[in-house]
Amino acid sequence: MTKIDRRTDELTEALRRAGVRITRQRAALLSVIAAADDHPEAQELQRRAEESVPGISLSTVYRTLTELETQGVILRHQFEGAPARFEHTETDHHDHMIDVDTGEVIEFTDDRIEKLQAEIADAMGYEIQHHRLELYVRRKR
Amino acid sequence: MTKIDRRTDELTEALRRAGVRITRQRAALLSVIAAADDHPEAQELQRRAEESVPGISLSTVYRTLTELETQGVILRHQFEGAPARFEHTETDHHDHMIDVDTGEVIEFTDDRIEKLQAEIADAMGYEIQHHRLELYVRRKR
DNA sequence: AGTCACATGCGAATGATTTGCAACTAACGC
DNA sequence: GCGTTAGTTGCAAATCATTCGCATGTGACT
Repeated sequence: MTKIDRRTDELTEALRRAGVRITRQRAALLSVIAAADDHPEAQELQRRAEESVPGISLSTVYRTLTELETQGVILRHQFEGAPARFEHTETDHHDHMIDVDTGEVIEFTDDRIEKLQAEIADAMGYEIQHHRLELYVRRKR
Repeated sequence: MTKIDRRTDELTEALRRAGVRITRQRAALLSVIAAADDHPEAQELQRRAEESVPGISLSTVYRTLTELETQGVILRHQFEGAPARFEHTETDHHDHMIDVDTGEVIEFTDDRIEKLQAEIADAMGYEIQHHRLELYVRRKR
């Protein structure tokens, strides 16, 4: 069983646990999401899912994405001036760099930053629910 | 001359420099923005501007905000699941904590985080154009 | 196989923001 | 001061991503 199949199963189980039915369109969408190693937007996921389920509607894609997000197995990222982009949660937490010229998304992590954030919030009497760190960058010449 | 008047002048000059006419509605909007010490959204700015120019339209507010943003004298923040919020650029760079319960925006800065971000981007061959760090927080009990 | 609650696809609704356009008006020169 | 004119305004309609209502389908369990 490949890594992608395993991910597909995880997504499927998450939905089943939530009492959600696994329809043809959802099955297709789940494997598309599991296979994605980029950060596709809803329309792009629809396009990819249409390979196995022609005619799958954008509403269904959005409905399923929303459910998956609620179950915590995918993340929805709202980068500047663009439709939301999605990724599965299997990989560890990371932040994003967005190449402003190409739109490419590069992932990165830094424990020092994570720790500093927690300290800052704590010092002001808050606890972090989640955070968002995006670097809008340009390749050095 | 108060601090707010000075800020109003700065905004006005920025527009004039860009060859933009200072109309009644713009003058009103500029002083409203200069006076704001919070992070109002477009509609709220319209409401406040209406005190001096009743009937000022939302389109005008948006058009002016866009121009001010282009001139770099205000910032547009797109926090999660909410209309954009604006603030003048006079204060130094800072990041934001958003209280998820109240919607309140708290500003903070941390040079260590700023420096780390620059290092990370640099190490990957990029230079930061701008960035976005938002902590979605909840008050500790 | 039969039931039925949940899903689907469609089109219409939403909400923030932008835009086209005809009627104004600020800013410049005289 | 006052006309000229290019930039502005308010309005309504357009956009764009996303959500929703509804009539028709269909998984999943008996």
